[in-house]
Amino acid sequence: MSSSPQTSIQNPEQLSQKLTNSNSDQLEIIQREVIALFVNGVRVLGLPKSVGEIYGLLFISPDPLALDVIVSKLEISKGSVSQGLRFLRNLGAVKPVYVSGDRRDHFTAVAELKKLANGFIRGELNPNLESATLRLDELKVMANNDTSPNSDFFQERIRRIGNWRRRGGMLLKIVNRFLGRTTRV
Amino acid sequence: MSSSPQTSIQNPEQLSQKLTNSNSDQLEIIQREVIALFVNGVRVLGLPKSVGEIYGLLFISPDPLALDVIVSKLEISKGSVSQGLRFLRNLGAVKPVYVSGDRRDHFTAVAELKKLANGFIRGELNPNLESATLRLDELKVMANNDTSPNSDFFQERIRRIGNWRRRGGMLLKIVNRFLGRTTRV
DNA sequence: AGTTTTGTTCAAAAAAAATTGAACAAAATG
DNA sequence: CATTTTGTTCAATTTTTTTTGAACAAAACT
Repeated sequence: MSSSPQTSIQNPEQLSQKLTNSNSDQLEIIQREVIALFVNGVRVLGLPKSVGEIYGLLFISPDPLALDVIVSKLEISKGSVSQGLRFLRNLGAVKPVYVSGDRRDHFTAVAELKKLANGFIRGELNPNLESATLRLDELKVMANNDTSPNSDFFQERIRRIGNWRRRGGMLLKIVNRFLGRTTRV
Repeated sequence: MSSSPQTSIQNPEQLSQKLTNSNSDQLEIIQREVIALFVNGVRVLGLPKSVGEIYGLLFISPDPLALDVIVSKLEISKGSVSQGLRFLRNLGAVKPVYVSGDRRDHFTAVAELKKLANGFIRGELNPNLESATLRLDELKVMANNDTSPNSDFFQERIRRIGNWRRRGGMLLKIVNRFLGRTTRV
C-alpha cells in the first residue's frame, strides 16, 4: 500500500485527484439531465436520491451496466449502489442481464410504466395498506366497547376511515387496469 | 420505579412534572390510536409526523380545536402546530371554524376523501408534474440537436417519459372522477 | 492453494428534514 | 395606550435518513 515517495514533497490536492473515471465514464449532458429528472421524480415517491440516480442512469443507458460502472459514472459509493440496486430489483424496476464474457452482474432499467407502478404498489403501498387494515380492525373493536359520550362520534369516524381504505384499494385496481391497457398513441 | 419518600429531598423528576396539560387535554385511548394511524398514513405521502398528528387529532375530535389546545393535547411545539396547520389549510385538509365567544381560530378536519385527494394532487403532485413537463420539453430540444451515436436511443427514451407523464395526468383525472362518484355503501 | 474480482453489510459520518422555542407582529381587550 | 392574547417566523437544535467506506464473504480466476 504505502509506496515510498521517491519525490520529496507532493501537493495533497494532486495526490487526492480522481484516478477512477476513465473518459468512457463521462456522462453526456442529456444523460445528466434525464438523471436529474428521475432524481426529482423519485423524491415524490419518498425514495432516496441515489435510487433515482441509479434508475435514471440505467434508463438512459443503451447497454446494461455493471455495479462498478454505475459507481464511477455517478461518482457515488459502492455501498449506495449495491443497496440501491437491491431496492430497485425488489421493486422490479431493474433487472439483471447476462453479458457474455463478463463476470460482473449487469443491469438494465425496466421501462414499462405498468410494471413500475405494480412493483411500487406491491412493494411500498400494499404493505402499508395491510398494516392499516389490521390496526383499523382493532380500532373497531375498541370503539364498540367504548363507553365515553363520544363513542358514537368515534364509531362514525372509524367507519369513515374504513371506507377510505376500501376506496383506496379499489383505486389501486383501477390504476392497474388503466395502465394495463395497450396504449394506442 | 423509585418509591418517593414524601419528606425532605425531592426528586428532580417530580419537580419537572408537566404543569401544562389540564386534565381535559388528556386524549382518550381511541383518539391516540387513530392519531397513530394517521401518522403512519401521512408518512406514505412523504409528510412530517406532526402533520399527521394534527390532522389525526382534528379528525377524531368532535369539536373544532384552537392552536393552543392542539399544542397541549399533542404536546408538540406551537411552531410545529402553526406550520402544520398552515400546510393543512393550504391543502384544504383542515378548515377554520368560527366559535362564538372565543377569540382564537378553531379548526376542524375536512373529512371528505375527494377533497383531501384533490388538495393533495393540486398542492403536491401537480406542481411536480408541471416542472417535469417544462424540463422534458427542454430535453426534447436537446435530444433533437444531439449528434452522438446514441441520439436515437435518447429520443426514444425521452418520448417514453413524455408518454408516462401523459398517462400520469390521465390517471389523476380518473382518480378524481372515481372519488367524485356518490358512494352507495 | 493463493490471489483477484465482485458484491454485501453495517457502523460511523454526513446530509437532510423536522421540531423547538424565543423573538416578533398584529389584533383584541380593558 | 398599555397589556394581554394569539399566531407567525426563523435560527438553532434535534431527529431521522442517507451515504460512505472499510471489513468481510463468496465466487472465479491462475
